[in-house]
Amino acid sequence: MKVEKISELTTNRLSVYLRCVNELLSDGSKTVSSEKLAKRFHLNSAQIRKDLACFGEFGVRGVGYYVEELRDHLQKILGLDKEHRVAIIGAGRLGAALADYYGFNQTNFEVAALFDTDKQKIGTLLGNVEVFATSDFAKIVKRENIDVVVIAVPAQFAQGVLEVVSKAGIKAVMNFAPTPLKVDDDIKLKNVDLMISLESLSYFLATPDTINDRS
Amino acid sequence: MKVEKISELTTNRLSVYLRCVNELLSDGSKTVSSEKLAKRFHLNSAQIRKDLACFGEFGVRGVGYYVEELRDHLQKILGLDKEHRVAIIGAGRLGAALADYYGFNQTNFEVAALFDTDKQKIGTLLGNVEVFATSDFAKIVKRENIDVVVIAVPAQFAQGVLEVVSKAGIKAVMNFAPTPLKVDDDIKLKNVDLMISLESLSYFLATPDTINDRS
DNA sequence: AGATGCTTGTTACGTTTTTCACAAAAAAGA
DNA sequence: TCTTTTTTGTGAAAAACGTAACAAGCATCT
Repeated sequence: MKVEKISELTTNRLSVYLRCVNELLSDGSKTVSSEKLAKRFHLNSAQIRKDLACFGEFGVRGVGYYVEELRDHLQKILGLDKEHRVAIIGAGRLGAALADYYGFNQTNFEVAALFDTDKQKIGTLLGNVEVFATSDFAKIVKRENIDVVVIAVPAQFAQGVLEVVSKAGIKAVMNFAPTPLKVDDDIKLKNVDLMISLESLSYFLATPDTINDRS
Repeated sequence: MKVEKISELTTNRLSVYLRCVNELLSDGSKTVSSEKLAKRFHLNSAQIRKDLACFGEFGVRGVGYYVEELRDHLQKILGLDKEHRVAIIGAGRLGAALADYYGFNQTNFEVAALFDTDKQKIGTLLGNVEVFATSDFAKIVKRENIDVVVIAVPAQFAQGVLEVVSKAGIKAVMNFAPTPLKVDDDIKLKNVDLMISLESLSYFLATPDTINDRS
């Protein structure tokens, strides 16, 4: 087992592995080798082994990995054995869609609050989730034990919102606003930039002589 | 100027540069050096120069880049000088939010059609966009000149939808379904996986001794 | 128990990506 | 005109990442 810095590329793959392992579980497999995993899901077996080895020796030589055990390890590593409570700032269409989004309401994630500055929306329910005033953010975060925040406001407000979020002590932020944000080093900011993805498609259409690699 | 294969990391950065340059333009700057760009937007100046140099010699030594000219070049490279017409498959909350999303209705992108299999939704308008039957996909794609498709259906239907899309001759696809899709090499598939992003935040919270790098 | 087969964990290697460093080129000032 | 200043474009070094290869470990069979 290595004790180096784990790259984000590695942890992203762990999510993928977890998904694959869950699929294997519903098929009823008891064990799986890195080779079988790789074949089935178009991955590289050496990479799977290397990624997993960063966190311990989960496999058994000559056997492979015990699927259920591997699932548990991956969940633990990814922090999915704990509840996460999510707040979404921006109760527009995107915020509403995200509040409703399957992934944001899976077993270990729950959308606990929406925030907006529009007085018309404050106090209403969107799905099952109440919309609060952004000015009450810090208070609600404490009351509702929120630890993950999604920014779904227009680009020009994103930096200001991020500062509110940061001051409330939140350490994990997902940003949908298509703008680069400045943030302290102790906060994890994950940008989901749909414009970049769209423009990447546009580039491909404008330059079709490109070979397709894994997105 | 190099004539090598351009990596996706490079083209993604071009989108970022374009955004930065647009911001400079509204500030009224005429020229900008790679160093100033880098300082202001937390980038690396050598990387900016190298990325741009892949596509020509846009800069002037001793001066920098002419901002307006650079903007035009970037737009051209990214194919943003042409209209793109977008179809979204899946008229659930996510599809609806995307149809309404600013970025998808910017100058050069227009959401031209939504698709769903739910008879209740077919024929209705969502925002300004009509919802069509997925079975009519190929027909509407031709009629509406659609060249970009967004898949916003539940994971278990995504692969099937992708095949319909592929058969209709579409070459650029953005996928929101959290599942790995198989696709021909001549199609550009861009996955936007919110679960991976969320789980990456969860990992960070479970392992706070991590140093934050650029997401 | 010993030999055989399978699969991991890890090292070594190759490739890609980023960063550094500087010659070449343009502009400005003497 | 010549020197100084600025900033590009790019080759070379460094870092990060991915793939291949294999010794070490476990299980099974004889």
